[in-house]
Amino acid sequence: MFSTSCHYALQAMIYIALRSGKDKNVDLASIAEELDIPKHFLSKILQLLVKNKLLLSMKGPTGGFKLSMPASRINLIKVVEVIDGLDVFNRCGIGFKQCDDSSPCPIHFEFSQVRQQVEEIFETKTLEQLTTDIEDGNSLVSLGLSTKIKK
Amino acid sequence: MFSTSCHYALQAMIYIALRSGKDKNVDLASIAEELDIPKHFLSKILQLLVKNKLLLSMKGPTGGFKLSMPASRINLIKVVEVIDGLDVFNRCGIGFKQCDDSSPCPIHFEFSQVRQQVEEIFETKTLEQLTTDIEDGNSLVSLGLSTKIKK
DNA sequence: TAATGGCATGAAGTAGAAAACATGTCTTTT
DNA sequence: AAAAGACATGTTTTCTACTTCATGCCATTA
Repeated sequence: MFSTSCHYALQAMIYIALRSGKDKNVDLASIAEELDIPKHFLSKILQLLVKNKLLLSMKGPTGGFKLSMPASRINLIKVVEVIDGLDVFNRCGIGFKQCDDSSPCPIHFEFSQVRQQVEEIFETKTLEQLTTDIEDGNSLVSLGLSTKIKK
Repeated sequence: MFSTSCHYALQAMIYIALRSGKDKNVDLASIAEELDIPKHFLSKILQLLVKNKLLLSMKGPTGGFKLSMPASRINLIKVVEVIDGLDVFNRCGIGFKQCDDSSPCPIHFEFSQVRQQVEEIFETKTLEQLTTDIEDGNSLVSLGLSTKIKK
């Protein structure tokens, strides 16, 4: 559904939301290593996110990346918008270029309803919700990202 | 969501369902031209569909392609299965490889519910339903594929 | 102020999907 | 049986997303 660049961006944003703070940056190497993403490639993606004001970057020792605003104000769709653009949510399921509401393909209405649900999910979910979920040990337990110790 | 090969396959199957009959084949050149698909590329895709028993092909003059079974028995998912494989319906929305029911990503359950709906659509819709829809002038009118003349 | 650790940027390389090409083989028709 | 029309097959080329490499630039810290 999304490009790998977009997947990397989403994963990195989640990671940064988990690990950075007001006065704490996360450095590229750590993100790349823990998420198993090619470092230099990730670098370009993060630069895009910086340019589009979702991230802040600092150079020098103690430098790195952090969110540009509270995690509660960043929803997933903002990330997708920067990397893949919003019309991923608007493509015909069968690949007809001319397919839209006024000239629908045979599955257009069923399919666009589902697409709308995906958009809704990405619109609704904020980084804050995701990190809470992870910190509580409800998600991504296998990655060991939770900061809480589960008994 | 699907590869272009898969889109081409779906479009071609619909076209063949519309234009072929028990004793009537449709030739590659016509399909490629009307659907605006590179001919030689389409050729390989159709060969895959032949190998996987969704199409029959005949050589020689009057040769071409036709469905291997009634349009009512071919649903869209069979086409997707041959070209892209079924695990397109099973991928994590954020791209985490280890994401599944037992080790979910933070949007796993919402997302897989939606994926299931897509699968449902492709499972339910048969080529017969689609062609009926098109012949009645309810879909793809712009392609001019309908055989009926609308007043 | 020099050394170090980090991001920024542009160019170059790779792999796989997509497309084009050339040739072979089969089947109908005359 | 020969010609022509169609699919079949294998090779090559192109394109693009993805990845890597090399270098420049900036900020902290000793």
